[in-house]
Amino acid sequence: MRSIRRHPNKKHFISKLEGHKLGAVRRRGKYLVIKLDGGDVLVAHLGMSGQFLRAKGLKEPVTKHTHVVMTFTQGGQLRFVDPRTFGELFVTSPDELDNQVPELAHLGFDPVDTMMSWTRFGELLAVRKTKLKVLLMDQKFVAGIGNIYSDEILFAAGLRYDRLSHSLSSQEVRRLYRAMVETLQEAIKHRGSSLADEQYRDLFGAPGEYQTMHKVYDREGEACRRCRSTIVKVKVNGRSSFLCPQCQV
DNA sequence: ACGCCCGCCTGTAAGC
DNA sequence: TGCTTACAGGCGGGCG
Repeated sequence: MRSIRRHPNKKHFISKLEGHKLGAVRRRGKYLVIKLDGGDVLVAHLGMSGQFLRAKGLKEPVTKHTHVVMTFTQGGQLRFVDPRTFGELFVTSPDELDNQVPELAHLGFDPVDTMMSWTRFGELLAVRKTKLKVLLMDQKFVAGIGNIYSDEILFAAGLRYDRLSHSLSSQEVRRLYRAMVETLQEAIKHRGSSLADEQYRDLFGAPGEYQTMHKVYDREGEACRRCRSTIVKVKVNGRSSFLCPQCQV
């Protein structure tokens, strides 16, 4: 039961959850935080392959890799399915979440729900002196951006993954900030990106649609939608990255 | 103190 | 056909 690894055992996790009502759902970076009546919160991270799926009835077959099943008194179930087990669920108090869980406590600003002036953003970029892609994926710098959207953001900004954060002109800083906010908003609007294996699915099992709008990610060898150059794939810190060598400088 | 690589898992697809 | 290898949305630990 790797998905509840922050609890001493299964019974402990269940005892914190059972009998409680799920309340407001919020997102913090890549974490979901669900209020429980009684004051605790249920925290979830989907990792690489995690899915929250709704089951209408108890008779729906429980598929392989279903790690947690929550059955509601009013009917139906919420199931946590995760083949690769990199995801996790745990119950904690809001105070511990803010102070004792470093991954949450140290999250950077969230470009989707926090406005920041681009001059402030430029200051933050200048002090870090690191490659842009690495920085965008650093949850302590900015929360919620991973491998797909860092590539899409950098394309939208017209910047290469290996540009150093302290080398940007003020115009480039503005372009990057804008690209970050707009790319994430568009991706959310189109319900995220499901790759070929469609492991990312929403609560009702439907895949996202933003993958059809990707400009670079998973488009190696295809024509750039802007300039018709060939999209290139490179390795950055062991992760695949995609870019248009013409549009990104 | 940092940047980078590896391992954690399972499933699938490509390569030989 | 079948075995082996590479790779996939993330992220923490440990190495040099």
